[in-house]
Amino acid sequence: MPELPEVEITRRALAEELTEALIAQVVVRTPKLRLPVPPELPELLPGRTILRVSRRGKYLLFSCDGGWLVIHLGMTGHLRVLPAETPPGKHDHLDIFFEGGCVLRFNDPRKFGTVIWSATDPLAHPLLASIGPEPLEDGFHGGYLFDTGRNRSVAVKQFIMNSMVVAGVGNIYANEALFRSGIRPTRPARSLDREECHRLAGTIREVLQESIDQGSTIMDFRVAEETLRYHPLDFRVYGRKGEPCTRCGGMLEEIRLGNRSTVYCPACQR
DNA sequence: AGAATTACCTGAGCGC
DNA sequence: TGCGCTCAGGTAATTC
Repeated sequence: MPELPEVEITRRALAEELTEALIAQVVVRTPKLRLPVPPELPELLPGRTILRVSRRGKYLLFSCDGGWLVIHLGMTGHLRVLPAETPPGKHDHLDIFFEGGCVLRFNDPRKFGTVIWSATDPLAHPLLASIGPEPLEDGFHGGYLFDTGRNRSVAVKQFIMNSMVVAGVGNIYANEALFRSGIRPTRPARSLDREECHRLAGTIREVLQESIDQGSTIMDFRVAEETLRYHPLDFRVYGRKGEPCTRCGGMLEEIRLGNRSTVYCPACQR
């Protein structure tokens, strides 16, 4: 479940480890992920240097001289920098070896991850071009949510999980942000007034930033990543169906919205 | 255009 | 112990 905070923690670690690294060799072990891995990667990448590691939503962008490697971790993807001699294991789909003896290894049991090569600006790539504003940047605010939500009958939870509305808000953080906002997940997006949109934009930023901050305090990247993955900041609703609400003590309920687990407090969220 | 549905995939957890 | 079932969920593609 790499959510945005986990991807951001990964980005920071990889930026430290790989900036200026010269690619020596690429091994594609699994050519067919959910979308096909570009078969020409082993010819394209060697000889290029990683100049910058950035992020757009949950996509990681590895800026190389002359192109961009773009990786999405899907549900279960990991990226690890390991000694080059580390033998590959199960679900290790892609290796990028560097001069100097390390390898960037992509592992993804469910194969929901995506690997893209873009010779031109990746933000214009079809898979990234229509992604909405970054939730932690200035373009995302209550006024934007309000304007975008006009005429939208879809449930507000599905609305904020739509990557064209805002980038990288997954199921967990959608649940948490709506709880903190006191807004019921089933409300049609267009039923929210300006004040509610302002509150919601604020709690989305807040839950994402808190999680990133928590991960950042852990110096060891692997521990940070696993903490976010398995022992994330104590969620107040996600995974707590039937437990007492931390605010009013009432029982949390679970419903399904767009086939996603949705937990909320019927008393506090209206 | 917006909304709803399907497809992709494997490990975990469950009942039997 | 192991079989078969369901669930988990990001997002692209497809359908309505």
